[in-house]
Amino acid sequence: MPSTHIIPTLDDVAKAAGVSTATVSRCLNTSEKVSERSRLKVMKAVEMLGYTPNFGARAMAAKRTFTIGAIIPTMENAIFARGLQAFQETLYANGYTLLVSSTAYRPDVEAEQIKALIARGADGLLLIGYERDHSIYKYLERRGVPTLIAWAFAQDSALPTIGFDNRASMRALCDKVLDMGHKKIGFISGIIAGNDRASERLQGVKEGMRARGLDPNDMPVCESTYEIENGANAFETIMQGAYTPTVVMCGNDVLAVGAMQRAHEMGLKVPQDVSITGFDDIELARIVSPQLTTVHVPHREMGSRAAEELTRMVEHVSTGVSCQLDSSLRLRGSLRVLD
Amino acid sequence: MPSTHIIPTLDDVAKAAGVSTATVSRCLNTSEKVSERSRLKVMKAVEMLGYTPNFGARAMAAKRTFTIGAIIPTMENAIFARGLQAFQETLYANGYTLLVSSTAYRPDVEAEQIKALIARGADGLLLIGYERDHSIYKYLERRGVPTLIAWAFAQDSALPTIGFDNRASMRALCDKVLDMGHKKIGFISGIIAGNDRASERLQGVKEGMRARGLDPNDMPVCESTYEIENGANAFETIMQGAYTPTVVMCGNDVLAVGAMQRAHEMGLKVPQDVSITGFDDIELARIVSPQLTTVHVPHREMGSRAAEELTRMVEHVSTGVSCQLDSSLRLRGSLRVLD
DNA sequence: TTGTATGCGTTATCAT
DNA sequence: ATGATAACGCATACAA
Repeated sequence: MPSTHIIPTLDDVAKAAGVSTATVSRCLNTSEKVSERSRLKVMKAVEMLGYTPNFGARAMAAKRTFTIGAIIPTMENAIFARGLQAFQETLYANGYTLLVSSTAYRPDVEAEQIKALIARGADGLLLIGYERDHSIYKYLERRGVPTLIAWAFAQDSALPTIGFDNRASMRALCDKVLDMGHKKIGFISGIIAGNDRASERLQGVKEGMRARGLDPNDMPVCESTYEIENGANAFETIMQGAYTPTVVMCGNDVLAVGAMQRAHEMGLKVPQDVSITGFDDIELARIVSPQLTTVHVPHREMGSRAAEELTRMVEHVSTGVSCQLDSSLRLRGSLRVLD
Repeated sequence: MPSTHIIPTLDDVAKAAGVSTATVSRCLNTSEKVSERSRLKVMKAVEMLGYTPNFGARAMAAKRTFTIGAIIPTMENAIFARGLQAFQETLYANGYTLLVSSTAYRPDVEAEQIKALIARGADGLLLIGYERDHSIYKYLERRGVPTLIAWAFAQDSALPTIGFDNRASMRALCDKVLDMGHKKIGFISGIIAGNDRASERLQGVKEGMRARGLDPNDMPVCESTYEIENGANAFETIMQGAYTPTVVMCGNDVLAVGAMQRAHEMGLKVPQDVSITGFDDIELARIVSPQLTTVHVPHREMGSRAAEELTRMVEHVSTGVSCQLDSSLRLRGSLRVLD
């Protein structure tokens, strides 16, 4: 391999342009403070040498990176991908760059990623959900890194949140299900440990049952990772139990689609033999047949609002204000009225 | 807001532990070169102060970041998400961190992101597809950043590639379609400009037609961004034209699913009235009904192999060797034999 | 408008 | 095994 590569520095550019490094730096950052003549010379040198500023050095000198970090559970779920896309677009429009990493739903990995992004000089952070070890909040606080929590809303959170009320949303869907005459519900939940969204959703259903005098303890609940195949297995487990529900509510659309698939394979017709509901309203929900009854969440809006607010926080124009978004029911073919 | 935050540095840790900065640094990097006693003192101080190394400073001093950058067109397509997940897992196992950014299929944004990642000290880069401006390759070459190209395979590429032959894969599917008696094909393509995968796939179909004495110019081709809704619109456009195909082949599964939806809405039965094929074999392909005939691509394998090879390149044990993976046909209900 | 000089937090070289 | 110190590349306060 080529023994050494010429990586041009500010100094090289300055020499080539016949000016000082300060002028080059000014030219690249606050170009209005530089004469047109110098600017041209510098730009030519930059072009010629293929110069790119060293980010680490810049961050160290300026204590500012115009970088925002986001840490999400997984890229494989469309809801994060979509919200993040909007987040990134809005950030970009405001002059910021987004750095993303994912945790595979592992709290220890998340803690690590938070430190990694902060070490990289992220000016602000976006996290998903509010449930995490207290030491992390302490760390964030001490470093003074503006942090916003999305995909969840909570009045009393230590950090500002932007999102919707997972419990109330699922409760609303549950109320509807009960309105339609269902009395025996089965529930397929995401893994609850460390995931406030999953846990809130389950609570929402239990709440709804209690309100109608039904005992939540009767309800078969199956925890599963958010994968189609696992949703399918969970569905089978539930349907083969002694307690046969007339409706299986799922923690998200991915699980619900898995349930629908398995129902089909088991020879059960949806919604004639069993109703199924989801949560999130991802594209998938309208692609399966029958279409999936679910809770619609404004992912894109959440993403762009989060970007706006986080930008304000980073620029010290806001200390972080929470924002609750509305979710809404999407009643489709997978849920039917019980005769 | 709190006027200032205490961000502990190596120096603070050294003071607190009563050792020199050198010892702290060694302790954090090559801990075997430090006495057990010092190590304990240092670790305690690190813990107490909540110290996180400054990445920029470290990169500048060590000229090494253990960071790999990946630039993909979009996070919203499952094929990238999936392959990248595997890429990231393998990287992580090898002690590297992944930084991801997306371009929304815009070449100018890609160029920018490449520079951004390099400025951030990425030890290596993963890019999608080989079609890009020559100046970018020159820049990469000059900086000496190990770069690997994935999602495409090309013998004569300037950079090592890992992937499959998009043209041959689509050609194989086209051959199959023609074998089944179809003679009138419509094609929904992704946007071809700047996207070698899209263009190769279209070429594959044209090649297949020519081989059977059919004129590719007769084939209606509709370009569309990779979105379900746009695939649907493209399908409608094609079917309403004078030339009514018996099969509509699509540049990827997302477009194909859009086509299937619109077919349904138009009262056309798949595959009785019209056959539809996709490309990629994402989960969606087995969720729609009828299930989608498509080309299966080993995304996860591609991701992890890319990680292995790129790691080798970064560590100078390889100068980059290309690797061709096999794709295979998945014949499912959406394609039927023409009577 | 421009240049000079200093500091940012880390690693690595060289002594000890 | 440990400590002192010189880079690393950039932004900025200050001087001119």
